[in-house]
Amino acid sequence: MPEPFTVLAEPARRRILDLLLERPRLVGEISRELGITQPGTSKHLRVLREAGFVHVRADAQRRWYELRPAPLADIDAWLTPYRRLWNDHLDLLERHLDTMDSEGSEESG
Amino acid sequence: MPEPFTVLAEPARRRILDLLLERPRLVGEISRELGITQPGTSKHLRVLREAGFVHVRADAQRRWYELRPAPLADIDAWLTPYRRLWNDHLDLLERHLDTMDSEGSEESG
DNA sequence: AGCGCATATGCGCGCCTTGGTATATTAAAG
DNA sequence: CTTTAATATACCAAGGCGCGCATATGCGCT
Repeated sequence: MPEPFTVLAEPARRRILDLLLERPRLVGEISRELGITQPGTSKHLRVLREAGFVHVRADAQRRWYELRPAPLADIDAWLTPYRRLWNDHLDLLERHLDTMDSEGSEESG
Repeated sequence: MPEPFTVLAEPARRRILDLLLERPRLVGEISRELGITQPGTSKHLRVLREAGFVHVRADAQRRWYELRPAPLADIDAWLTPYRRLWNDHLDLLERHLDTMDSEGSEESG
């Protein structure tokens, strides 16, 4: 089970997610949109599925692939502690840190 | 110039970012923390630097590596259209979308 | 039952990346 | 100027990944 970031490292897979953001799609449709072979598409979809990015719904021999939020939400969560870097790069924080310099606040997790 | 996601696909590089989130660090320190060789560390740092994740400040023969927000903010931005998938998976939203206006009010440049 | 469509899987190749070791570079110190 | 510390680069071997091609599977249609 590859990690979310590894999965997203592939441009083709990100493009698939983009397509699925609009609506669920069939393999053939995705394949045509991306301009890659059907087996190639299936393999990318497999990776996405095994990592929980997409979910398949069977309809006869068709496979409807649809987006799944969990792994993306994971990445969103991973970003959380970093977000302050660009959300608030206020000097306020700097002086705040200075004030609590000698304070022992254990906050980790 | 590799893409952000490719850079983050490496666990070691994510660990480096975690370390740099606390404070700027020297190569040797990072190397010791990660338990990998110094050249290996330098190579990861190079990738991170070329992708804009980190910035180097020279101090004699020392190199202080510090975090840079841009690429992470890019990823954050990339996530934006997907965020509705888990922020509001309410049916409410569907009808609400038309009149929706709820956004935090902050200035960022 | 046989055919054709939609999709998945297996195999082999080539590339890119990683990790390690050895070495180059720059700066401080004696 | 030589030595030592800190870091970067070169080189090499190994592994993982994506790609294309061939093939297997499942299902509907006639």
